[in-house]
Amino acid sequence: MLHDIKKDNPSTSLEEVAKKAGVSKMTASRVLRNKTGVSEKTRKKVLKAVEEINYVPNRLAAAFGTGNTSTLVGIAVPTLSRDLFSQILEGIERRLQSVGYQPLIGTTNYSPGSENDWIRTVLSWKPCGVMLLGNDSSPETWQMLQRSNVSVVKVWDTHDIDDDSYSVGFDHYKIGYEMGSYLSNRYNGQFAYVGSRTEGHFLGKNRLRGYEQALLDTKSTEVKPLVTYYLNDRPSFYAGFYGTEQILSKHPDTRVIYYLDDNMAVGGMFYCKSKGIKIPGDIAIAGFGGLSVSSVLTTPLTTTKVPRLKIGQLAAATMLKLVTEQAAAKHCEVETELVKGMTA
Amino acid sequence: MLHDIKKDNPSTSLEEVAKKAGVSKMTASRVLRNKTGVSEKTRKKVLKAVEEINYVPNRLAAAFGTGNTSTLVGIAVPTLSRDLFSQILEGIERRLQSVGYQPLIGTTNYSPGSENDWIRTVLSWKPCGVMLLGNDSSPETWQMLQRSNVSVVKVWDTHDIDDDSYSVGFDHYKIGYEMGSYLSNRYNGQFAYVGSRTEGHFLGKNRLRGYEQALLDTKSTEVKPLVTYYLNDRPSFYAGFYGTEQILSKHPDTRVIYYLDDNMAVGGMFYCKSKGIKIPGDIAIAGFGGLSVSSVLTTPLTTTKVPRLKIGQLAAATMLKLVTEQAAAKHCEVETELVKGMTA
DNA sequence: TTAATAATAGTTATCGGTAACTTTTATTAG
DNA sequence: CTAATAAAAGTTACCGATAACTATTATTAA
Repeated sequence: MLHDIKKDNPSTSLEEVAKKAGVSKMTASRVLRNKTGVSEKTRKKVLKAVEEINYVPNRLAAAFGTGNTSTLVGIAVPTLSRDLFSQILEGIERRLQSVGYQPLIGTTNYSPGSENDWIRTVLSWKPCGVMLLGNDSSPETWQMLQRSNVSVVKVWDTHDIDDDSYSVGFDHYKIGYEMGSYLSNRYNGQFAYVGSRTEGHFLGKNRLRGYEQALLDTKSTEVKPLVTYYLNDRPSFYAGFYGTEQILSKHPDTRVIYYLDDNMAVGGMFYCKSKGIKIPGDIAIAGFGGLSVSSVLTTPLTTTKVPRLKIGQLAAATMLKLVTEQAAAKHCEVETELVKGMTA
Repeated sequence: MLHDIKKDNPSTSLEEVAKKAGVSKMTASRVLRNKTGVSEKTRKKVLKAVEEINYVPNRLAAAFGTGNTSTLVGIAVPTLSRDLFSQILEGIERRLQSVGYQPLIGTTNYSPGSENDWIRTVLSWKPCGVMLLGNDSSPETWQMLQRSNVSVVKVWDTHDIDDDSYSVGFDHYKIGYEMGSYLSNRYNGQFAYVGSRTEGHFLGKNRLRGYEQALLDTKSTEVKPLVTYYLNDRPSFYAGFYGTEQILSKHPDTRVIYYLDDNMAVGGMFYCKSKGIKIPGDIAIAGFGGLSVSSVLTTPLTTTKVPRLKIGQLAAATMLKLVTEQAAAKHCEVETELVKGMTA
């Protein structure tokens, strides 16, 4: 016999609800979507039927049937296990979930190739929008997104963003420059940067560039050209610890170290403490992010505080505006704060 | 005119691929799914057509059309911004993504109500499976999952798991008991626990219970009954800092503190340092998790190290086995390690 | 009371894939 | 060279919801 694609499907359908309630499928559909044109009596009947047979709507069918206008939102993120991103994600997720949108999260490992693959996959689920965290998407990724005409929001770095895309975050170059100026106004001698590189990708590139430029722009003649050290590893406390050891072995005269993020900076602080190096007397240290650890250190960390949850919420808000065809700001910048701690 | 549901749909379809290649839709479908019964010549033609019109398959349609056998996997997680979970998630995510499955992540905020709501939503996307992180799902949630006959894997605590569900993780009660025994063998006097409570939900309940039981079971008569302090806040460095201040103000004779997790323990360490309290001379401190911060502390933290990434990978592996109808172990326990640091 | 109008409810076609079946073409055996 | 068989390709129905239209019933106006 023909047509028995799935006979053991126990799931309920609108059809059954309608039958049970003695109305048409369409009427049941209207009730469930709170559409007008249904009498109170009918509405009650339908809701009762829904209750009775434990109806679970099929969003797959709904999204597909209406020309693929789903409530799925693709979110590409470098990694889930980095505070910087996970809290942005949390903000996005909460906001989307609260209005019934469903995030489809994919990790890219900071690799354009992986990002590309994932975007291709996620587009096949016909999301209404895609959010890109931690920038640096390849031209192919971008082209693919353009063709698919889903809404795209870039989240994190707003430096050098092309004007044809929406973005939420702040200018990392500026943050790096700001910290560079602050540090070069207070210290002289050898400046260093300890960062991290994964899969050939330099994390926080724009902050480093800003920092470097600030050192070049300084009036002080006693600031020596920047030295850098990159770990081939994820940013972590340990990476900061080890990276500090490395940079100091190569450049023992290092006077100031700027780190990729707070966790690495704290790792550096621990290294210095373990070696009896005074902070900031011998070495000044600055981080980035305003991560939670910095709030309880006995020596408060000098860093740039970033409102991560807020970035997430704003990004989600922008996305929601786009998919509901409301006007949204092209570029949304959040305030950051240079926290003058006791380490630099 | 009738039937113009979506005329401005620019997306490509198999139909177009087929037309372009001069074959039937079905043949094109077979090529794209690597099915047998297609000649090499035809396969090339189809792939060329796919390339030419930049075909993006519609997974929505595919999943829906085949009786809702999707490759979506729902994942309920208390929060994204806690190291403990985010690294498990990372493990799950990577594994699923690598075989073309798509995680649908939802946060529950440790609230059974939110979890319930989210499960209802996610089920409407007809996932092939659902993973529950951080246990404590309500009976309603469980019932809903049962009815939907998706595969379910519980991840995190395997203590007291009913035998009708799959689980991956370890026994938190046992971990608490183990730490309690270790500590009560080494210290006497006032034992304390500093934890956290969100939305009326006590985090890490089973570890506390195990810890408490170990103290009751100790041979020492000099161990005083446990005192506890809970913050109405997420676990964090700051929560540990503040919680320590609180417990010490109420119980100045506290000799040992066990914390909900390492971050809180480190917060506690910083508090003690800031007050000149010697660790472990005046107060002994133990954490849980083996979080990254503990690896760089000048005073290594006594804690229980948990292979989070591995838990995630195993959980994903279990799920993949279930949905492909292979045999999977009902309960999968990972090894944990009590790290004897210098804080207790 | 009847005609005009508004509010409800019902019908039909459709989205884009795929399972199951049928038909055509190629290959091998006798 | 034909018959039996295997491989390749094509047909059709269907999944479950909804947009757009039509039909019915209730309400109001004249």
